[in-house]
Amino acid sequence: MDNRAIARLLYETADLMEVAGEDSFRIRSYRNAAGVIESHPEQISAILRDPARKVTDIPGIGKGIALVLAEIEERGSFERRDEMLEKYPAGALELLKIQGLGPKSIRLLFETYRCATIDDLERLCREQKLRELPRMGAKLEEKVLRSIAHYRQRAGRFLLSFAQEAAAEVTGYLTAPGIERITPAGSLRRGRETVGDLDLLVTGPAAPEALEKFVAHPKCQEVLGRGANKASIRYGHESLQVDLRALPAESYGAALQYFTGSKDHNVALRQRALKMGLTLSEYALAKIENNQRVAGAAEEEIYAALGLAWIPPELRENCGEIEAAAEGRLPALIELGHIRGDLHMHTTETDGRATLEEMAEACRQRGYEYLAITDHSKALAMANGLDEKRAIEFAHRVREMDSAGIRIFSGIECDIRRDGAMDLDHDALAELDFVIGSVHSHMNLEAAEMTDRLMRALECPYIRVLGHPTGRVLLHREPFPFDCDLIFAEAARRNVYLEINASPERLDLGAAMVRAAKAKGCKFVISTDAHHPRHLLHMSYGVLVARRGWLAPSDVLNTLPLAEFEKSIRKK
DNA sequence: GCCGTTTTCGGCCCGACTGTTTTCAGTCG
Repeated sequence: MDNRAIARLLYETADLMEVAGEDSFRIRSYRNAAGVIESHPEQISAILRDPARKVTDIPGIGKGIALVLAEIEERGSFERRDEMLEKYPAGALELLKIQGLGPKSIRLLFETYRCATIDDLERLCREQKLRELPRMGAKLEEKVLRSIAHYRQRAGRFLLSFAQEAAAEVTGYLTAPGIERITPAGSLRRGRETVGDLDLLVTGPAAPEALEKFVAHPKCQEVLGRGANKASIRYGHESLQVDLRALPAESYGAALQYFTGSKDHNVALRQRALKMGLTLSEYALAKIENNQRVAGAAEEEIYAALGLAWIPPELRENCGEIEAAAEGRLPALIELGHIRGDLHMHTTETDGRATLEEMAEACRQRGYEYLAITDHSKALAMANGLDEKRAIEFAHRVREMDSAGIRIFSGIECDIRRDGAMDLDHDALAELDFVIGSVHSHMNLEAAEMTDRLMRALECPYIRVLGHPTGRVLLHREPFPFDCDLIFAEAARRNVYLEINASPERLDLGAAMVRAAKAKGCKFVISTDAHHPRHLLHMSYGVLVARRGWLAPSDVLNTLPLAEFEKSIRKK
């Protein structure tokens, strides 16, 4: 079993233990162990099989978890987990995802009404049964119903990061002699922040064998269909639908274009083709009169034959990209290689998992010229946020650090309080190089109040970046509402950069808002919000969002060389 | 359940809000 699968067993068991009302510190140990295992560079099962080594050498894993791991290695589960699953249904894990219900309520609902599924819960709310229980009332029933609707609406979609990893797994698995190309298309290729299913295209003489191999993938849960040219499966525990299409090389470009979409982009493109006496399909671009092929092997040929510059997949949403391509004014989009520094990350000083030194070293290894350390401020008590005194002391430590080869700026991610005041006083903020202001609480304010709050935060002379501006968590929490036009215009006026938070769970701002903000004159930073060195890799997701938002390198602060970057943050 | 020790037991994260109470439990971040 791989590390991620082991971690999942531990996480799930911890959730069930919480429902069972077990000791919270023990539960935390399980979760902590799961997190450690998930990010461990080496396979745990390899360590378990090596008699010369001990898993207890890994911090966070003691005797108890070591026994659990041995049992998992042996039989794929462990006693406490089996016990929990006997007592509480697996559906309880799903119920925990409904906002407004926690472990205590789920236990009570199960013990009173045998409520074990989302459907049960919905029925109980409609029958007004929740209000018969202590400390539950009509408002909770309403909230739960709303939450169920939201949960169902997002069900079946997956984070871009998850889909990318699955695509990499499957393409790696299918790569073989006789396979010429194997490429993801669809919304994954367009870089959408969530993905419904995965479309993979394969060409080469061994393509039929690839289809064969595909349906035999060890993680294939179900074969949904299997023909001569296409197969479709449910993949992995999460049941992501993956389609694989085998194509002749001469149709590769047409198919890639067709399956990349979006639908609206393709409709507009086909209309353009018709006006030119051409017809575009997934097989080729051809003349209507005699069906003679004009293009098909490469996307570039197709766009060129339609009188268009090749359009990057991220722009293919029929939002002006075809007109821009026709007029030769597509933007020169930002690329990952343009990024010269990461400006939002955490360390063990607050809730990060790696030290200041480790984070800096990881940035240096990525070839960055600079970075900003931006731990939390005191309002985030659960993250051990910094108060004024600690923030200043920590800034001194950051500056005194040996930083050969990379420039380290001392910053903070300062909470924006409910009334829009910054969580730290201005004297403290003035001591820091780089202040991000972020909302972490009271996200359910009315739009007008939230707008006032953000306007006031922008007044602070020290704020340089508005962090994850809408607070959304993909598939989980909607963006909080505020008057974007007003806030974006004010941010532009005050020279406050908007963050594109590259964490795959956030991707906040999203692409549409990035484009709207750019139109208001805003500039941006793309930052990972890393809590661990491996999160620095998420920069690529942030760049995708920026590309979908039509940004060029000149729109993004952290593409600047060090000297210019420093000048920019000083002059505010 | 892990960790660290002034080692075999005590500490581990806590404040704010909400909706339900009649003094606070549960949820969230």
